[in-house]
Amino acid sequence: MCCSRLAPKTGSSPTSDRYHRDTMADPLFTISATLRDAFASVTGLPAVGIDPVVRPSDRADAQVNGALALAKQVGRNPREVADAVVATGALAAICSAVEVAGPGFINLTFTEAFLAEQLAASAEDARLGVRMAAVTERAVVDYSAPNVAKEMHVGHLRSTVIGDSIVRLLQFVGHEVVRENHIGDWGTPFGMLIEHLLDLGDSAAIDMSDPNPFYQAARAKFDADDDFKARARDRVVALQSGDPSTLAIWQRLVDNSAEYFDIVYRQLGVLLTHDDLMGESAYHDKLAGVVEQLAVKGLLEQSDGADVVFVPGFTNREGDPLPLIVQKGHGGFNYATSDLACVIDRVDRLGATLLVYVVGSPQAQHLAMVFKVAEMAGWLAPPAHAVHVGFGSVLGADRKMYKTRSGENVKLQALLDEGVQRAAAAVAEKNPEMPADEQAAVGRMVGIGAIKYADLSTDRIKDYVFDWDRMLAFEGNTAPYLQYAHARICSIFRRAGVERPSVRSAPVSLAEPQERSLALALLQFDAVVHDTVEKFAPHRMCTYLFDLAQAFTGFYEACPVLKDGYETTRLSRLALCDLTARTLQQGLALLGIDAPERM
RNA sequence: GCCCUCGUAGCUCAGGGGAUAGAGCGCCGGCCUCCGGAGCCGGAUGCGCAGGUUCGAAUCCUGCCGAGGGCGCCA
Repeated sequence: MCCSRLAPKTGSSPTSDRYHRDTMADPLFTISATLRDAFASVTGLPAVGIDPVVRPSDRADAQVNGALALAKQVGRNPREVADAVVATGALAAICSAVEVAGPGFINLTFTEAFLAEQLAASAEDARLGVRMAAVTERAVVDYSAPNVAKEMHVGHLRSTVIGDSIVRLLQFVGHEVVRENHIGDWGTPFGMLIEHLLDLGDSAAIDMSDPNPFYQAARAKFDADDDFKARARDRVVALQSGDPSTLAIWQRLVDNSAEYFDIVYRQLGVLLTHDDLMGESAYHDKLAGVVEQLAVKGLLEQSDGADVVFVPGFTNREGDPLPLIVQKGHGGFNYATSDLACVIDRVDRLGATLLVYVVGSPQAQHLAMVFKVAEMAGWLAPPAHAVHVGFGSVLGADRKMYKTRSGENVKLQALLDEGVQRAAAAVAEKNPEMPADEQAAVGRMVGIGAIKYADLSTDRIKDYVFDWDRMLAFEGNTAPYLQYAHARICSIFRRAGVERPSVRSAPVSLAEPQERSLALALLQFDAVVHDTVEKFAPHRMCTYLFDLAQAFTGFYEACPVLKDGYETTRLSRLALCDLTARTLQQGLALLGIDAPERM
């Protein structure tokens, strides 16, 4: 289901034609290609299709597990195959130790020179050694999707934050990305919203700090007042038939909401802007065509008065074939029709090869049906393909949907404000000498970062429990911990009075085990970025950054950088510090999180 | 009823078919005149249950148990 066209399994099974080879990369990736050839020559199997299964190891710098499976294939002893691969000498130049262990594992220890060379290449590279994807996708990412005239609440958080990170990751490895914010700006509610706006007068507008009262007032009138209800219904007809004055009022509502969305997006620090809005209204005049084309293609059937497409493999609660309804019994279209029009638009107009839907897991079946129908109709055909990036819910401490005490949706702005406020207090306590304006700026980075990181750092498919104390802690797998690690490294350079770029060509020594561990962690960044993109799994980046920060702590504990008596290792260790800070900063940036230089 | 997802340490979570399942928080016991403790070292407790595939399963398959979600005219 994951997008295998994006990238191979990074680090382990390279298909060399898929990557530009002009930058250095993860050593595990580099040696995979060499080992694949060595296994091919030893076993006589074709190199294509051989996976040497190179993995990080707690017994060495890396371990190669491929001999066990491949020996089985050719009916030989795994240890013998492993020995033969070692005997080819393919790894002699870059390994100080290569030993066969257990049933046929090959344990590798890289030479210090090889690791230092790889590190130097990363240090000199603005991309920190991260390869570009060789197959460039034109990716359309659909995320956030708030509704006009309604507030953004905690229910919009995950789609917006996960989608933003996926956009940044795709862009970083070279894909062309189109952001699509599919806002709810059309449909029957707009009759009452427009009438309510008219009732309020010419200068009326939605309160951008709290749109809900507007919607609720319109709703209340609609429910209580038959005259208003009739006006609202007439207004829907006028809107759908394109009445200019009605459209003008509708446009005011949309523009007003767009301003509100922009405020929230700026507060949240995501890339979405007004230009990314692509609401349901944009597809309004294409919906009849969608149904017509389905009819022409012979896919359309009648069921209980509605026009539907029966989708193979889907059944309802009676075990009967499950239809996707594209035109309701009384003629209206629904979201399935709109979603199909979207697919056509994204493939035809935008030239999308990859359609990413960052939408909650409950819609998995709906999207699977839409994708299937789009394929059946020929609208979604290779190379174009669609991926549902689903996610679980945000839960409260009671493990139920996160709500206020009175059971209402938590407003996104209020949530962000509270995070910033709590973080600012923590920063003020930790660094009381910092000027107030800087405390405020850092508080924003830390508070917003903490909220985003809490959302991104666990497997997106699972629900997670929203917990201020845990996400804002300076210990554990949190944004503040990583930001603090970054700030501390920056502080080393301030103290040393050294410009960071000046250490980027320094030779690196890896004599201490903690230096080696840190070096190995730094060199994994390339593989982790690709793994994260391939799986649409930001939590993998989070796990890596936390591991990296831990590796740095071990290094920092054991390896004095600026202390007297360590002058000869100073430059080398500063180089490790710099590369660590840059990797933390870049990794956090790919998650949409800022890394302050002091906090 | 059918379908989907999830079930790993007391808690929150990692774990790409490979060797002895990891981390953080919490707990217990030590250590450091520490470049801003993001401290350091040691210890205890675990893959929901039962089968199967495999040389090898937390990982793949089947069944069961438990939690959440979905299942024709809301989006």
